Amino acid sequence: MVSDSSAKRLTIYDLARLAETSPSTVSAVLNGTWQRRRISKKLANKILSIAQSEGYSANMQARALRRERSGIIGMVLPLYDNRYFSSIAQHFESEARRRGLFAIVACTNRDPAQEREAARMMLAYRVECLVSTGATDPDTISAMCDESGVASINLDLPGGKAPSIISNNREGAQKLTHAILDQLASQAPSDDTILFIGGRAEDHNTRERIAGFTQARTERGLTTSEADIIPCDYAADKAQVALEAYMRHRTTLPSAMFVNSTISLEGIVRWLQQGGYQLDDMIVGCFDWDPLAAAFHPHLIMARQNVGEMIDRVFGVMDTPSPDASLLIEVQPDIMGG
Amino acid sequence: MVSDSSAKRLTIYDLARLAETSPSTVSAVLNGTWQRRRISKKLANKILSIAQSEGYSANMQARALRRERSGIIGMVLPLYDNRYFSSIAQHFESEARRRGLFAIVACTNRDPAQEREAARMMLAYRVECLVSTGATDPDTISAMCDESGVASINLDLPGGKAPSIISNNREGAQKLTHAILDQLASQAPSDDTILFIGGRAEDHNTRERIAGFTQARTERGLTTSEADIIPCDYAADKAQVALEAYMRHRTTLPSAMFVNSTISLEGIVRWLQQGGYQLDDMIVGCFDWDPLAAAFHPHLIMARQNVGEMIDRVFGVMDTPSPDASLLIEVQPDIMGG
DNA sequence: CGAATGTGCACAATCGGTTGTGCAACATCT
DNA sequence: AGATGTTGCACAACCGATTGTGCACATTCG
Repeated sequence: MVSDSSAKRLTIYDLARLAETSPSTVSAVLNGTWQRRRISKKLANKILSIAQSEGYSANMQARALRRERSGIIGMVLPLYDNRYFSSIAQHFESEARRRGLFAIVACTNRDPAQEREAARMMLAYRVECLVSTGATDPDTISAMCDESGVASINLDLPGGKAPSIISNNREGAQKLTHAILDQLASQAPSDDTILFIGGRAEDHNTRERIAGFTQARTERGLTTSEADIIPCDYAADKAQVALEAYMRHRTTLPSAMFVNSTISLEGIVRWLQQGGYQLDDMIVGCFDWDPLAAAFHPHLIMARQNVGEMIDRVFGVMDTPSPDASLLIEVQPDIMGG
Repeated sequence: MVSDSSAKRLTIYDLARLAETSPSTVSAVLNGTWQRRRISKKLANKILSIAQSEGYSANMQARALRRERSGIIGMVLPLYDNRYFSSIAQHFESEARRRGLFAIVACTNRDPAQEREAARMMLAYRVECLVSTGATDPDTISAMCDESGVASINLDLPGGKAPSIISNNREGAQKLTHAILDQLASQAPSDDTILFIGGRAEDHNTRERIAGFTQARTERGLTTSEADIIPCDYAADKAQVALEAYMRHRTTLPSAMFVNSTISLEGIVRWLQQGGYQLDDMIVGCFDWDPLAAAFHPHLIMARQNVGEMIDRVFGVMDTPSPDASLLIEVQPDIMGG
């Protein structure tokens, strides 16, 4: 092609020389402000065609520096390899692209220090908005953003210093619990204990889900024992160990389970396998959705969080001039399977 | 905090004023070149402490512009929501961070146009290196990078214009097939047909896997019929439809299957469920790994691609001054389960 | 005591765009 | 013909860092 080995990239100065005009004119033509600057259509076309044929592409760093707008939006995410979060990343990115923005996503392993570090990097790259997804410490991130004059939004977990978009965890859990109880009722079970397992007692979502779970049981005239609620963290291993411990005091499986994430589900299933049980020996509801799990076990009831709508709401808030930091938008999850 | 509502961010000029020194000195101190520039330790400390207490963070756009190095590396990825690719993204990002680089990942839905568009954006942001993962058209991306003088590396699928790091698909498939045949042998099956299903006939990996599959069968003295190899694309629906069609000519399930990805596996399992079959009615090997699937079906044999090592190799190539474009590094996958 | 060397820092150009402003050249009106 | 307005563009000052260079002052040496 045109490029020689030295591969110096073309600048507007090069184009100006080629088109026998000035850099400012080239700039105006290439960023679309040429009509406002009364550049003739003829010259504009000439510049455009030269830029095209030479394969010019603007240096975004220079543009960002001068405009004081980077065109970048950032997201911190606990992890990628889970269908919920990866779907969030994917939607975020494609919507950003649709808007001519560049999305950068960093995953921070549910570690507050990594969250802060990632936020610091993103702010250094002058992101225009930072979305903290499932952050353990969203308020610190919001505070960092505030100091830099950058908008921040919480997703999945609410925070007090920025608008939050979350699933309606309480109502989702309530519906999921009712679905479990419906299935249970159709089987004339020996008892109606449901083991709630997984998640973190400190985190908002888990607390809400426990509340929804308890509420649904109350609505059915059932009481709920503290001992049947085990927020043992999300990790598969933790769930497996917790179930192991729980079962030491029982001779039979509980008739149903409310598993607080697909990650925890992994641990549950491993324990069941080891004990020679099958998932279908129980009624199982899971708060989160995984298509492979759905394929394997059509009876598995899953609460699928509405990622598409959540991301739409995120961008909706981004478009709001100065959103209220206490804004809390709740999106209904869907109950799948069963 | 210090920041007022106008929230103008501090620059080295502000720090220079605060420290009663010059911007160039501030710059040298903050980027660690101050010893070389013979700045006194005393002044350096003063500047550092002011920067610290004022929460200064350098403007990366300005730095990138001047240094002609962005500190950004890019990756294009077919999709996030699959354990293999999400794991790739996660490893890529954390290794980048470890090296003080900023990783940006774009997912492009196995669509050549989106791949080009993402590459164009990344080049506009002056990435220092671009990794095309599983790209349908890696050579075009490499060509674009070449024109901009940017290094490119292919991952997962090989290309001709940049070094490639891929799984050893042939050998992996061969081992996976042997594992399937071993399990089959232990069950005195009625026939030793293995249905190979999923993937794209055009893509290198699928071709290699078919070759490894066939080779393993040959080594066992088995012939392989063309009719039992169905590269129907990866999508779950395609696999489901293809299996449906295949089974119209049969009365019984094949005794074993080689499924070419977890995504295809999803379609297979759905078809089995619909027909009242179970996964354990067959010996199933899957080229790719999913922990939830492994938990559900311990007998499922899976080839787990060695993502950690692949990413290490990617960065290894990145460190190589001028790597050979024809370099092809193959990483062994592991056989799990069974 | 003057020359040579070293120390500590500031100046100013530069990276590649963006944008406020100014000024010719030409057209229009009185 | 001169005043006024319009069209079409170029100039130059930024944005915030980096870095080659130069210069004042202090120290050491012959």
